[in-house]
Amino acid sequence: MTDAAAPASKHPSKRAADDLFETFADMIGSGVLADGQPLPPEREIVSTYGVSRTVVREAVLALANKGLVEARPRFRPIVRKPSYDTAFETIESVVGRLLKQPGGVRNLFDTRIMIEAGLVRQAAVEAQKEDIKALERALASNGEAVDDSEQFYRTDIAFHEVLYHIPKNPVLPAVHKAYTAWLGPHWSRMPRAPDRNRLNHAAHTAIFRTILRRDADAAESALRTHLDDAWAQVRATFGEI
Amino acid sequence: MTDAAAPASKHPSKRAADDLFETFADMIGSGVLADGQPLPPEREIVSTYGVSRTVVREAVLALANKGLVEARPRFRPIVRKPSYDTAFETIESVVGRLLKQPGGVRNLFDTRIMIEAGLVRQAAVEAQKEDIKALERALASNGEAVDDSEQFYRTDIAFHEVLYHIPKNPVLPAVHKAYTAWLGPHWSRMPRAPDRNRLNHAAHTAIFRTILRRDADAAESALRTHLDDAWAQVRATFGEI
DNA sequence: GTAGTGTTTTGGTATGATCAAACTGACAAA
DNA sequence: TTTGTCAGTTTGATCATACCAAAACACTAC
Repeated sequence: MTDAAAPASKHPSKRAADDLFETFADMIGSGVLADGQPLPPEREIVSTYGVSRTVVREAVLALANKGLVEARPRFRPIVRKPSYDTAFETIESVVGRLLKQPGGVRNLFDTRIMIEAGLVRQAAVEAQKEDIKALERALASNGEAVDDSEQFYRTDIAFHEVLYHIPKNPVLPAVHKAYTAWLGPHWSRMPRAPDRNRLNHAAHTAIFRTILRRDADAAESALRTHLDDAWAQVRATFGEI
Repeated sequence: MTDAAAPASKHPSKRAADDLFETFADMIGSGVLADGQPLPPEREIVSTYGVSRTVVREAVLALANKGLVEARPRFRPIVRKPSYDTAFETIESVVGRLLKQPGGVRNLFDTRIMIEAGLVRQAAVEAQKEDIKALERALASNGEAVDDSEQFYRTDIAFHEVLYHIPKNPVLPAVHKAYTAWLGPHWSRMPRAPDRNRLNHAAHTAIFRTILRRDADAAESALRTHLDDAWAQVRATFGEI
């Protein structure tokens, strides 16, 4: 019935390239191949493992596609320790295509609203002193940049990023990075002005205050107001997307 | 100069395989290559695009790694329309490695708690009649399966899945699939018994009732109680992970 | 039409060669 | 010693060819 065989990741599969991929993936995971280190030359791998260059190239390409190595044309592939960051980066091209579909951006943005709503609620409930400090700093930087839209954009992102760090869960900052990388193109080219920046900074301040007050409901409400407004701005710029 | 902002399919990158990849990716995205359709034979692509088989194979492998085609050894690659499902599937191997790190499973599970907490809140606020119906059906199926742990496991997943469908955002069901695929191995082999099933079904019922009452706070609370308990079970089975 | 068989097609792998870009080290200039 | 240049070497990217085995296909036999 279930003809779909489970992904045979351990025992030798039918393709030599897959085995070689596993070999290197394990070496990267176990640290035998350290982060930042280049892979051996293809011809050396050929002689070491007794396979053809075809197989080596396919294995290395697979490593590159999975984000386990960073391959620039003509350069030796550089080992990159796997992380949630790299995991999200590897699906950027596919997600980019999905976002071009009608409603694609809206759908992704809605998940961001949901996530950040949860984050501010959590922040309101259990933010530590240092979290409050970090929010305060990010808010201050954001406030100082209202007249520099470029800088404001960066500090805007940084403020939201603090929220993703509060739960001390390494998955969340990676999610934030993904959002900024994927949704950024729809925001960064949006016309900005000090007036708008001031409004956004005020919204950030409102969120911060609700967290200070430990008022989860108000925090979620303030966050939603802020992001709904941000969406309205994008919508006004790009039209129906 | 006049070619500023030309479509991605035009500018030739340094690697021929990348260009061919883009070509096919665009054809898949635009529907020229329909979902389920096999790719042309490698030798045919060779003659069509005037490149070597090496390039074709690398391009096809890249397509496979990005989830745009499904390639089984010795079979023609089958086109798969890109979706959030496939996007998550392509990072499964990397995520699998990350989960082996200390605390990896816990971190991912925490994000699930956060997501589902948001989902039940949202459900409590804006669930439609048909959503309630769907929850009711899922809950009933779940209840009928308390004596069949295998079936209970499936209906358990199905109940949670309904929550991910309520916001009608296609990203969320894909997230649910990812959670079940990634966290499943840590749950499915856990010893189960009718007693445990009954407790879990009761927890599901409690969640359902809070949604019926439109009580978001209670819904989140019930959901957290349920998932915290689930974690305790896993922890008891696998120890510190 | 169903099962068994033989042929063709096609993916997986190996080998060797070519080209251009990156790398390396020697050497000259500052 | 340090720095910049240049030729020789290494190495990734690509191509062409060949072989094998499995899949797809056509065909025959029951």
